[in-house]
Amino acid sequence: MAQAGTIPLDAETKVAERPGDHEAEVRLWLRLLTCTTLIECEVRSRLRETFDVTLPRFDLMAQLDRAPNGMTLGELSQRMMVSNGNVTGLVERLVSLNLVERTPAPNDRRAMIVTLTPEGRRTFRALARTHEGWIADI
Amino acid sequence: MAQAGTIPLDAETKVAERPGDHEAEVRLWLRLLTCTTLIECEVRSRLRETFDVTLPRFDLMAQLDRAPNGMTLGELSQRMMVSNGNVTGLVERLVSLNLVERTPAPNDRRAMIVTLTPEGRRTFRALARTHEGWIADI
DNA sequence: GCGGATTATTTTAAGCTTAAAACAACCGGG
DNA sequence: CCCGGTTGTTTTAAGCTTAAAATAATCCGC
Repeated sequence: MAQAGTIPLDAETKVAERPGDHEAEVRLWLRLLTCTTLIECEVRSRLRETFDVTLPRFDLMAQLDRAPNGMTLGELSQRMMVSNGNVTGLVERLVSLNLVERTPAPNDRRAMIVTLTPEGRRTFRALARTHEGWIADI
Repeated sequence: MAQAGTIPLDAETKVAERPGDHEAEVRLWLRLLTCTTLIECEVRSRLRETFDVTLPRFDLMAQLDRAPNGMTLGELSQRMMVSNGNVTGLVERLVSLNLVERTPAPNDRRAMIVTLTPEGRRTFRALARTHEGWIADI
């Protein structure tokens, strides 16, 4: 690591200023986080105001819209990057709204396959159309 | 996708393909979101494993650490970009752990000023030191 | 086929989060 | 002064989220 002479590299900075300092990285991260949070807030609020739907439900439907044959709960949880139990609850609520359907997998008695109902697909398509515009805006 | 001919310009794409399409923007957004979520997950899990503290509590203490004279609940809520009620609950839990303190504001009987306790400051400093390294890593 | 490891889902308990309503104290104009 | 509008906080109800434990079914090596 000890590089001498030329361009002031990380190593030098570390030695010269503070041993364990990573201020630039932290600032970058905070900025990224702020950005994302702001956009997410805006989208969440518009979804609620305009369509009375929550962001997680929208996300879940978005995943299903891309999977013509549906997905298992596990796949959903992986793609949405949330816990299994979380998906269980979300799906339950969407089933009760008749937006998605849960059918047992044909070849694995443990697994459940979730699909959009016709109504769910119709609803999601309308949302997605508007949503796309928002993102471009924001 | 599905581009023909020369360089696909935005304007051309819009007119040629679909009027209301903003695929590039949506993809950028999804990517930003994925990135942030992954990092956040990692940080959350390390905070929990290493220090048994949640991310929101860490965030709250980080805000207070930067404010030598403490902040009101409203300021905290603004800076953390979360709802007022949320902060109320977080502060309550941190007070019960003796990490922060809530004192009435001197010139406004409505407001409460939240500050780190000495223990809170000590604890946070230790966390922050390690946290900085993680962020640089990730 | 039996039995242990793995995988898919659900349940549980705790905590986070929000929007909206309810309170309480401040402020300024008449 | 006092009254209406504003601001700071809390409460409420619902929903989201997680980690961990509990179930249940599959897979695989013997």
